[in-house]
Amino acid sequence: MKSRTSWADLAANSAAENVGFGSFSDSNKAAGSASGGGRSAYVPPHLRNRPPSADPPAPTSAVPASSNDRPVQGGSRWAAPRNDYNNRPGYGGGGGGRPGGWGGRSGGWDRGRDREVNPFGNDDDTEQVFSEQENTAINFDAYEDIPVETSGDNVPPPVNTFAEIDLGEALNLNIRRCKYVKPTPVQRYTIPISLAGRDLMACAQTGSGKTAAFCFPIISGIMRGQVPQKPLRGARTVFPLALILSPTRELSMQIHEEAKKFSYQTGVKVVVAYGGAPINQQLRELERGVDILVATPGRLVDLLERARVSLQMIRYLALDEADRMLDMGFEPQIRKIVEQMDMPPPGVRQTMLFSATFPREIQRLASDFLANYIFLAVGRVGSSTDLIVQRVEFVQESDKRSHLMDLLHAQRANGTQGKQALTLVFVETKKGADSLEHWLCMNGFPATTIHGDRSQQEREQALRSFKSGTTPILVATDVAARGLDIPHVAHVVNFDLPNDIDDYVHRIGRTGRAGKTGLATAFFNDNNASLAKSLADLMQEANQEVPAWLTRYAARSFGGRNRRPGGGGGGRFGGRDFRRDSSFNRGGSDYYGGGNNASGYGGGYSANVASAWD
DNA sequence: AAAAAAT
Repeated sequence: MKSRTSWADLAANSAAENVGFGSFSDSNKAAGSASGGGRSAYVPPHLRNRPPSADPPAPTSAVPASSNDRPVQGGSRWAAPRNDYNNRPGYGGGGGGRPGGWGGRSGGWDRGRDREVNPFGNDDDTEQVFSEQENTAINFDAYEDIPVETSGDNVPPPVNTFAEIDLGEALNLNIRRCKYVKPTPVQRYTIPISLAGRDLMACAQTGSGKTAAFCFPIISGIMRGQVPQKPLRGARTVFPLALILSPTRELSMQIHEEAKKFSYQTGVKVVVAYGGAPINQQLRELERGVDILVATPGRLVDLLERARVSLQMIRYLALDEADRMLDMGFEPQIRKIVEQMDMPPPGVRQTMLFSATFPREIQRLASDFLANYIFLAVGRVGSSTDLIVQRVEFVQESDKRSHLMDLLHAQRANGTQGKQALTLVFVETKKGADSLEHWLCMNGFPATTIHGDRSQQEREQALRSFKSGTTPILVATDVAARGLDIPHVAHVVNFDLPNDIDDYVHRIGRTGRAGKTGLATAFFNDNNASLAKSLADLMQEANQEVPAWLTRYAARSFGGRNRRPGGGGGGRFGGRDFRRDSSFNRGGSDYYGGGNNASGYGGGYSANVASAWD
């Protein structure tokens, strides 16, 4: 491998072909385009495991809008789960005693279903818009030998295929439409754990099917579960059965979109609620019925205080980016929602926490929300390890703009396939974001910006404009650091480095997704001294070239909070159950029954791979 | 010290 890879090389590689690195090289070749040479055995995901027959026609035309009342047609798989569903009290029968929800008003549920938009479009035969395609066509082969660690009491064994699990036909069909041929590691472990009713704390890479990992069992569980009698409340109070919380509005939107795909024609209703958008529309959506509520904390508290939502019937609680949700800024709100409203306690509800990074102190906080939980750590596919080339350059504050300009010029000169590669530039402050965006535009680089001082409309417009390539440069604060799945981000620039190494990991994880290569460039100067040690360590573990000057910085500096205590054993990024650390063990080494590697490792356990999580 | 999240 070349010791130094130019931007031009990387951009070309990223767009045209996936370059294999390290242990993923075979898989990456497989992930390349189906038409590429030297890929004899490759079958595109959507063509693999095709059912021999009875493949349903495109949903747009095939399914009668109100088929839930009709007999199954010609052995179609569509209606089977629907019938199942209808047999349950409260569903489809028009009774159910849920005045605020889908079962309450006669025909209300059917009406909603009539209007259910096909979230897949006409994707079965026609070529997809590239963003959709890239978004969903995960390189499953790259997940083969990912190390997995579990601990906790009686960990259910993982499954190897979706077929092994009875998720229901309607959900299985959506899984196929998503081109998910086989479960990713996080799904292989999470789904049986969740179906067994167990609480879960999971470290898993975003973009590796994490959303699906908690959505599938929730949707399946709601479909098969009994509907309890609706409690008496204000007529307009709704009672979701599942709650999914995330730290940013855009991430909630994204989860909502995904969850809608998975629940298409299952009868399970997904609603999203977040701030900055008109609440009336969200209230109307809620009134039409909600099984799964995806929300940001502030808006949810508002809804709870207005008594428009009750958490009394919650059976499933999922926190995405759970470490962020429990950090100083969010923890009080989360505690209020989870502990001080009417949500059933741990052990009654089922709780699943997902994050890519999971510092031990946050794990400790999080255990308040869990009952006898299983800890799961899944090694990442790419990001932060092999698929992202990380560079650190020493740049004084005053030189940052011209330095960025150099990078962007090089990138433009190497424009790929007529479409400019997307560059995501992270800055520290909202003001700095506006100022840099303006400067870039003045200098001929179409840019936009996303941060918390912009209106929600502006934020969403900025994201759309970036995704579509209209403004191929997005200047962002940390609002965009976590969870967002933006295809074709070829380059992440840390114009200002974050103060926390976990934030760095999440930021660079916006590129190098789904088996693609990516580049991450960081501007480092004296202001970032506290990050030097953890950054150097991270880069070293990821087989990146660490500049000698950074090593010298690292040797000098205190890491502050970026230095994890006991950082020697088992990898740095919380990819380890804190219960296995004796200092956190409350009374006896087997208090939690922890310490088993019940399921073993999926492949060779390599400190390199296991040490970094998205 | 900053960002995010309700109005």
